[in-house]
Amino acid sequence: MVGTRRFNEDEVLDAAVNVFSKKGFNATTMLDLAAESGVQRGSLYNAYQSKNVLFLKAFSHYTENFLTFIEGELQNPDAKKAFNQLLNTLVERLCSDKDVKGCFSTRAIMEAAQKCPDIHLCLTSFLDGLEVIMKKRLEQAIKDKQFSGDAQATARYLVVLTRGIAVIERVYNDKERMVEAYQTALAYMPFQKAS
Amino acid sequence: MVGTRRFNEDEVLDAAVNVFSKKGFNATTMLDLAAESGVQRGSLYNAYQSKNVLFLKAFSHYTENFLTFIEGELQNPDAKKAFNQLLNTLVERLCSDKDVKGCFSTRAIMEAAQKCPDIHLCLTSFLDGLEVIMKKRLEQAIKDKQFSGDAQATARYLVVLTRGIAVIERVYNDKERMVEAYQTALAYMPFQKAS
DNA sequence: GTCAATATTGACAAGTATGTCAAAGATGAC
DNA sequence: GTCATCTTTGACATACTTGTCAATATTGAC
Repeated sequence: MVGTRRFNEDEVLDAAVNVFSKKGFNATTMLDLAAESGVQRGSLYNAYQSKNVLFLKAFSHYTENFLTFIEGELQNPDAKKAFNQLLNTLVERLCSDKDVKGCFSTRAIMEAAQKCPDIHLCLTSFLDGLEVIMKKRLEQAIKDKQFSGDAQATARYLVVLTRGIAVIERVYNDKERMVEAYQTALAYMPFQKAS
Repeated sequence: MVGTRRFNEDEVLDAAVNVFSKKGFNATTMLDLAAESGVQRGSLYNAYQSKNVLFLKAFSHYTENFLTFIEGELQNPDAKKAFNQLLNTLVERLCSDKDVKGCFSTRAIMEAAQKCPDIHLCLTSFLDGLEVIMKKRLEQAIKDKQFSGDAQATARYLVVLTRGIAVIERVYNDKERMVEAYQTALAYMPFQKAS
């Protein structure tokens, strides 16, 4: 290929994920994205056609390894500990930045899902993926006699819970409150001690 | 008072709540608000100074009777049924409009909370109020030996849950899914039959 | 009915964001 | 080294949004 792209796409997409997480979809402008990535606005328009497309790429970039990462977090043979670990990590990620950030996917859901069918599809697939992974872990827990609820319904419920936590972060930005929320949820779930 | 305002403020605020719910905070322009309310943009600027102020008024208008309404929904002497009723009503409200709407407060949280201290305060107070009402009902349930959890922690957890449901509405717009979520949550909570 | 006070209206200015494009620059294949 | 091909760059046009303001209209008090 001649006339090779000069910017590093990974860096641009990382920057995009950052800006979108911090400012939300609507408030983020191509200028912001150019500034954060160090790539001129014109180049971004050349490489991606619009903010929507750039967002889609950024989203793919963001979720690329995310679901396998989630799966990894659920490896603990004790089911309750596994979910505790997962939720803890999610909260940590949400609070890791010193300048308040926010959840990339949840912000996108609230602002961009309705705007573009492609984005909507992306977000649905992501939540579906999250649900499937948690469902599988719950099914395993049922087999291991560590859980006595409905795997499907509970997985969906947990997806809802994670979204709720992301919203709470926006208002209170209080890690303790988020931890309390998921721990209360886990305490109520019908887990049994590993036999 | 001379030179009386000619538009009906309630109608304007109702319209504002509608637009903000549908389009979200950032995507809503003063022009949208003028169009939906039938009041000229200039008049809106005269009456309110900015979108932020108009939003604050709209938010007060929205929440004015909301918390007492919530309290009313929790009147059922059977605690579990009371919360079931409340959550069901919230879901119904979320899905009541034929053109997809969205949760006014949750959208505001995601988009406007960080933007303006006044708005942030509004939203915190609202969630705090929600929490207090649910906490009180749970304390009553504990007295009635209908609930055996921690009232404070559970109330906070339920606030998180309602936010999560509002997010899910944006993606799936599926009432069944939202009902399933809160029913799973309620099923896991340590309610006891009324004695 | 007059008048002071306020609301309404449309026009204006300024700022911001988008998207396009031609010119210039860089690159790999040959 | 040449060249076709793609990228980069900055400028440009367009559109949108905000906020202001002077002119006009309306109102209630007197």
